[in-house]
Amino acid sequence: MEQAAEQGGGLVSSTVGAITRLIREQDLMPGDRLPSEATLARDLQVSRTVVREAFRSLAAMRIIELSTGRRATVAPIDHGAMSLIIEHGVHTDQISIQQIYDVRRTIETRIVTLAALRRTEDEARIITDEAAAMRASLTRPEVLMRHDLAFHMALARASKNPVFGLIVGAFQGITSQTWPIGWRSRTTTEAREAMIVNHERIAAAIAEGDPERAVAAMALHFDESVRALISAGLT
Amino acid sequence: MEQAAEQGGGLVSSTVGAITRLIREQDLMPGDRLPSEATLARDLQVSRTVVREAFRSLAAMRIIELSTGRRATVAPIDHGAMSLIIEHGVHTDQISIQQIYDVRRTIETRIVTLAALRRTEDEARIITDEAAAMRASLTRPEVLMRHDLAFHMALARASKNPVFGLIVGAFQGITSQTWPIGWRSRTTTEAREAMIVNHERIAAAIAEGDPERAVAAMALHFDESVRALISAGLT
DNA sequence: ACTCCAAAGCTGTAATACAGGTTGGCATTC
DNA sequence: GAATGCCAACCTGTATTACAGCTTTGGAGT
Repeated sequence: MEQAAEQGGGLVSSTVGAITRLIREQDLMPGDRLPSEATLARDLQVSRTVVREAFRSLAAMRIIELSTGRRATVAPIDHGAMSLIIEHGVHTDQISIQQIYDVRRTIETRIVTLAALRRTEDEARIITDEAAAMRASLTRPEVLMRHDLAFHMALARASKNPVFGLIVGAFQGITSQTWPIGWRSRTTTEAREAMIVNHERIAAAIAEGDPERAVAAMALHFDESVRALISAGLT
Repeated sequence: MEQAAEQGGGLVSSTVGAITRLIREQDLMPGDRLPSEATLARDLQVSRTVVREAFRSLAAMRIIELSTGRRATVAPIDHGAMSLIIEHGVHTDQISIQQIYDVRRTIETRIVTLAALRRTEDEARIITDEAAAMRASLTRPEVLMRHDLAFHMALARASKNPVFGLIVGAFQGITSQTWPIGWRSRTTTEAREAMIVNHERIAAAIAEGDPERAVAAMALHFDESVRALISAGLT
């Protein structure tokens, strides 16, 4: 499928393909070092300029990591690039916030089912702690938001499927930009309390290993969140 | 020289940030043209080299499109970059094929529900046609696979939520690499027939606007597919 | 108005230069 | 022999110049 991408006709595109192939053929794992720019330029018969631009492309997708003076290394999977792609889609009106929430609901409903069944004791504690930290930071929205995001990432991790983490992470960029809107629309103490309670309920269900209750609590959470966003006049 | 709080200290990273900000602030939409490399280099006080590498980064994520002689343009959302990210995760053993299928099942189960409710007549016809095309190409695996992939993309489109299309598309790169394995493991006529029938059942349920039957058919489809991959010895 | 073409503008690639960070090995010391 | 400190080689980040080839633009001619 990267054949299509590297067919662009440019030297850079085909160099990206060559480097990708090199990673696969040599079975390089995250952390392994790639050849230097000069070496690749010589081996592939292109200028260092071309190799550098190819490296930048791969680094943008977090397939490799670059840092000054050091060789490029193969990167661990990371949702940073996906996050930017989603943000771009939203900012150019190709994706709405509601559509993001529809997908999140689908994904996270499945996540809590798996998390309830597979979470370790440690993970259950982390999830519970994040919910508690949310309650403790009711007066500091930025801190509260950070714990909210961390809560959902912890759930994804407990599902034991890294792809869920990737997708949840991909939405965090845009979510962190819209979260304050939802928060400000919760004007009453009750509304804010309800949001916290939903998270605590989810955490409790995960801790008890009860998938049905976890799903039900997550559904309530999304109902409440979407209601908050709509009442703020979002799409 | 602006030191954006964005990424690591590099000039390229902050230039990427500056260009992204420019797209947002000027509210550029897909197809709109960006300033030339030389203009940006002058405005941002960096060399053309830096601007080019920033452009490459954004192009890798399909946030902008580059082509010779022409100005860079803002790009429509596209799953190409995500596809490469997923492939990288699988090739470096950070993601397993089974995990991909778990996520696909979750996503596509939701997709068929929405598709059954929201599909237009045209979309219903396209979906049915792709299923028919699959049956018609039983002896040509490459063609059959193409229609299989197109079938699932058509379902995603009918869900009327572009994010589902993005995710399904993100999996197509790696799917097209593993599909032949599953196909070869279906050695009997019955097994191959069963696979086609599952697709036809899904198409029929969508055409009739019956979400429950569509979900049930999709579940059968995934049960059968995963069984085929496991019998082929895949993780 | 319309067509066609040449000039101007733009991107793709190469080559060179140098500053500053990193690495590995060597010498020194304990 | 092990730990430490230091230096030279290597590597990446950025700037600059040059030129080929493609695209767009604006004007000349009809």
